[in-house]
Amino acid sequence: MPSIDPIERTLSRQGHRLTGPRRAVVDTMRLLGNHFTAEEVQQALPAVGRATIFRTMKLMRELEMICQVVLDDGTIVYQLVGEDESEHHHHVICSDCGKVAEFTSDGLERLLEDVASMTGFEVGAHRIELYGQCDSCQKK
Amino acid sequence: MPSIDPIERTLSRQGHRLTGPRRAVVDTMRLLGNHFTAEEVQQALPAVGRATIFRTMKLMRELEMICQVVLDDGTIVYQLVGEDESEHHHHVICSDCGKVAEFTSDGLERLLEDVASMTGFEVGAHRIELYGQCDSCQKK
DNA sequence: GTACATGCAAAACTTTTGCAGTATG
DNA sequence: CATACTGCAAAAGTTTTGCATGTAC
Repeated sequence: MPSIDPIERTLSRQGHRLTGPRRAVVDTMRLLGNHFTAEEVQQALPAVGRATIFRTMKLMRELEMICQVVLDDGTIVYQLVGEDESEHHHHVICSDCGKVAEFTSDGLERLLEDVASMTGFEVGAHRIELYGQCDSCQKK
Repeated sequence: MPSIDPIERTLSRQGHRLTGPRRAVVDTMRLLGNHFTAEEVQQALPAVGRATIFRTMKLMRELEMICQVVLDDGTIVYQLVGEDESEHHHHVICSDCGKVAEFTSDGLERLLEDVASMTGFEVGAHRIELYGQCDSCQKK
């Protein structure tokens, strides 16, 4: 039975099997919300072996379904990558609560062009991380 | 004898002692350049105990003298925080030869405004790293 | 002189791997 | 029904801690 779930479909299309543990890990990540640690996923799924959790997360990282971010306190958290848009994006991270928002920007394209002409580099990959306060932490 | 070094001065002013191992760690970080891992620092200083390296790095993290970043491949690297306050700039790094070029851009300000309005975040600090091929590596 | 810092070694974690059994496509 | 995936347990790797000794201030 083919799944309607976008993540499960991608896994399947890339030649990976859709097993119970894998579905459970994906569901749990969604349940945990915006960001989560490997440990949180593991604790939420005591029935699934540790190794499987790490293997699944490694696979998802390789397929760019999740990505890592370092919070100000040094904690490393994971986040599901935008599920509907396959577009290239970056993160704004809230220094207070750790909430991560994604953004894309046309301004970014212009920035890259500026840099290319200033430095003579042909810019390929880039990583941009912005830190600030999210709307709810601003109100506190 | 008071030190002229900005990092050493800050350590001292915050009530921490200026010991040989601490100076060595700071010097090594500068030597290692833009990015370095805990392991690289450790290997460059076989005379200093592992524990001291980790303790020093933890201290520096708490004092916000270094910060962590996750590279695309998942590696966690550290970088020294703003020592040269003269001008705010960022780096373009050549994926082939490791050459680093600096740039500043007005386009960046516009980008930050775009992001603020898209996400509702109030953007404070930011870190931008671009990867690509420098002019000489493009010719190869 | 007195804390604070260090080095060593052991402990506490975290992540990966080997292998035999299981279940997906 | 082949083989990718799983769970377990052991291994490998990383960071922290306890304690006696050393040293910056």
